[in-house]
Amino acid sequence: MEKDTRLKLIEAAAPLFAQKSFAAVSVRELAQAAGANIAAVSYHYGGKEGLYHAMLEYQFEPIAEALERIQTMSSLPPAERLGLYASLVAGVHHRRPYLLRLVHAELTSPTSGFEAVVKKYIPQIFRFIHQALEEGVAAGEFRPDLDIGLAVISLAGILNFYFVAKPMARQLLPASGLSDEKYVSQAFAIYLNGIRREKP
Amino acid sequence: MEKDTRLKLIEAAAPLFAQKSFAAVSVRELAQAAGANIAAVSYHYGGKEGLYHAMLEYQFEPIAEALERIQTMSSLPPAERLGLYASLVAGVHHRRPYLLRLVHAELTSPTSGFEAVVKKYIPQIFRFIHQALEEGVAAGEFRPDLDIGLAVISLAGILNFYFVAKPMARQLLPASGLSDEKYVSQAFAIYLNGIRREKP
DNA sequence: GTCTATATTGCGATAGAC
DNA sequence: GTCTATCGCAATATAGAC
Repeated sequence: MEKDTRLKLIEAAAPLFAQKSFAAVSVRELAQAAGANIAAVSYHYGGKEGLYHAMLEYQFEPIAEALERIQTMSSLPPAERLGLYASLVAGVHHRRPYLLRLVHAELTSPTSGFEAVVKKYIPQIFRFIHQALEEGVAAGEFRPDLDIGLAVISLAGILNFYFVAKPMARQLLPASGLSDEKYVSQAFAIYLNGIRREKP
Repeated sequence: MEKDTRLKLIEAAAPLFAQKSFAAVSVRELAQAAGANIAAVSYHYGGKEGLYHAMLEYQFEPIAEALERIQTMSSLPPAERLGLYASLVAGVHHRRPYLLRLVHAELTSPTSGFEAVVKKYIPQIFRFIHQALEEGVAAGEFRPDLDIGLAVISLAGILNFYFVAKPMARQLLPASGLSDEKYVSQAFAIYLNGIRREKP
């Protein structure tokens, strides 16, 4: 019945680290949540930090997969490539409900995990969006005066912030009004509409 | 030469808590950064948590002021009221460079400061944007199919995320390309353009 | 591979002198 | 109001039995 303590630790660690920050979670807490012994963390991952890094890598798995698939899609029109990113955000949050909060926590309060893990993936995503925007501007599809670097951040912000603000949003909106798919599709529509070159 | 230990503590606490999270900062560290004694934290604020709350309140000061000024402006056209929020975000970040990161940290990993401080201010800002959007839709200025609650989150996201992502952005963009004002003005333009009712 | 027991360090908070 | 010294506790990590 001893499933896989390594995996159980990683899976128990994600919600704890995501909701309480790295420093606020104790090894005792992690072990207990995983149904494991305190010493198991050191044995399997060499300590709290090692478990944290391994958990982060696990969270990024779907992103890494998506990025590989996505490389082959540079022939798609720019707007569709941006749409691909939008559905990636929604899809990833479904498969890894804690990833976005973990990444945001690393952005606001970087730990060693930022250098070790997060920094590997973000630039790839950045470049993917950047390139799509560049081509869209060159093709006359998006506004020619667009600052592309800043526009990348805008897209990431409008899509991601919702998943971080969700707990707060639940208190501000009727429960019915919160659908991930609905949010992402409307936010992406606003953004795309906003960067489009106006019809003469 | 003993300025004001209370204030020195609050000002030293802001960057530490913002960059390392509440749990990761020690009282010893706080006192040292403020040039004060360890015991001063307990003496003036009753402990680390008390100092944290007081610091949060201090950070929200410009927001509280702005919200009062803003109440009198419900006669402005909706798009201008949204613009007011955009310049509020930019202005506040200039006066209180750590506020947005602190709020984001409270959103991703709430501490007692969330209930005690953050929760007082966010709903007021939410309502302000919500109302402007509502009126803009009613006036036929914004898209009639807009989900207003979700659109509030989109505006907050597109404007705020940049200030959280800045450290990462500095590594991805040429240093020259990072101007707060430029970001906020472009992001707001994208958003406003995106929610506008299309010309027939 | 998993456990208990423990070594060691650093924490937050305060008593009491000044 | 500020200091030093210290208490009591919880933290991470590991040694060694099983």
